[in-house]
Amino acid sequence: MVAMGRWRPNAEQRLQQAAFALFAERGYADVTVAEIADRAGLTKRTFFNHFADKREVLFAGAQAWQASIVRYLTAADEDLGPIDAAVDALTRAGLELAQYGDSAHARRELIASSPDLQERNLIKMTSLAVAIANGLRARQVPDRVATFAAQAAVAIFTAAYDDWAEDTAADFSALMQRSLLQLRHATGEAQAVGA
Amino acid sequence: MVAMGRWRPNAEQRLQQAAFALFAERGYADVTVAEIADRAGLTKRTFFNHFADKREVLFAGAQAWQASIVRYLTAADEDLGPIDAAVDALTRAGLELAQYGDSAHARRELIASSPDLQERNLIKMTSLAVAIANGLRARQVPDRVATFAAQAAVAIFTAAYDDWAEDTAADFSALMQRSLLQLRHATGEAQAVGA
DNA sequence: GGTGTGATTGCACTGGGTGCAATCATGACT
DNA sequence: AGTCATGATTGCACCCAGTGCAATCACACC
Repeated sequence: MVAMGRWRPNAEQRLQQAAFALFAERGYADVTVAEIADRAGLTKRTFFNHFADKREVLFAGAQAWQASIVRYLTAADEDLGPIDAAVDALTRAGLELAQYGDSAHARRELIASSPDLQERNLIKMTSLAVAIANGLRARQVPDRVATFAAQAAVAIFTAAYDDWAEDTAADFSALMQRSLLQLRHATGEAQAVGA
Repeated sequence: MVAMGRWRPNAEQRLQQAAFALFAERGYADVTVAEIADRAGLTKRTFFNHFADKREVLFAGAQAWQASIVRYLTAADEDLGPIDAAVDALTRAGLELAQYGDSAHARRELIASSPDLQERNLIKMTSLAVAIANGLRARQVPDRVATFAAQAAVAIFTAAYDDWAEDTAADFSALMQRSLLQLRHATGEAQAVGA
């Protein structure tokens, strides 16, 4: 009674694969939920039993991924400043992600191609930032500082991930560190005045 | 031939007001576009001639607001570092916004009440960050630095605006400066190590 | 074989959003 | 005044996302 699937198992996974394939063929907007369900041997109604809406099928792993990041964060070195801890956690998560190279790349382009998906992606990133901020608060970081550090870290991750997409061979960890430096440069005071 | 409205003028504005009123009465989700159009003395079809979708009616001013910020940015003191320039522009824009106090507050709560609106709001903020980044590049700021400074400035603005919502009497300009300091604190290196 | 459970389905329905052709007020032009 | 071009508005038919509800069905367990 593993609680899943009736005829063929893995209904959810089949729906994801069908959706992914169809989106790749004809683009997100031109594929209907009914078609996705069809290809997976299921019905439209069943699709919505598994996913809250059409967009969500592309963000199925997000929940687990976010949890994994929070775990990395709690495990991070106690001495690290808030942003370094967050960047550390996101670096590990990014390395995990780099394994799935190909599908990650396709997913990336899909999201870029649809405003709907961009919106959904943004809210996922925001949710991630909130989770990281909570993790930082658990490390005694003051409220607002935690919020900013988390948002900054997510911005760094996004930028580094962009870089990595353009050169899959690059060392993701190095890209993260470079982004961190660039961000510090961006938020620093004007050079004329001392700190 | 001012190009607008047929019977009564200001169709767009009337739609906005109708929408705003209905949303305030019964919440965003429980109001249909047809109802909004009805109250404005127009039809559903006409609503969609003016707004791309239901959410957009709440973000009608966003375009102009963003343009205004970019204008402030180009006018900002040449000596200011990227983030200070961006914060300066957003501070002025925030002060403008503070004039509309009441409706701004209502709009704020509406957005907070609906995931759909939050998504839309996020993409508007992102678009704003992109525009600011472009403005910074026009000031000779390197690409990636411009991106980060713009995102940081928007984050600062959002935080300061949150603060201001809780205490309308506060000086927005001061809240912005405080947020900026908090962000610098958040992105700084661990205290043990020198800069 | 009977039964409970959870996944799947069918069906009807609401509401957002679009394409297209028709209509209509208005300003411009003669 | 009458005609005309223009742009806003409208009606209508349509597609699709998403939901509530009741029925069905495969399966595990007894």
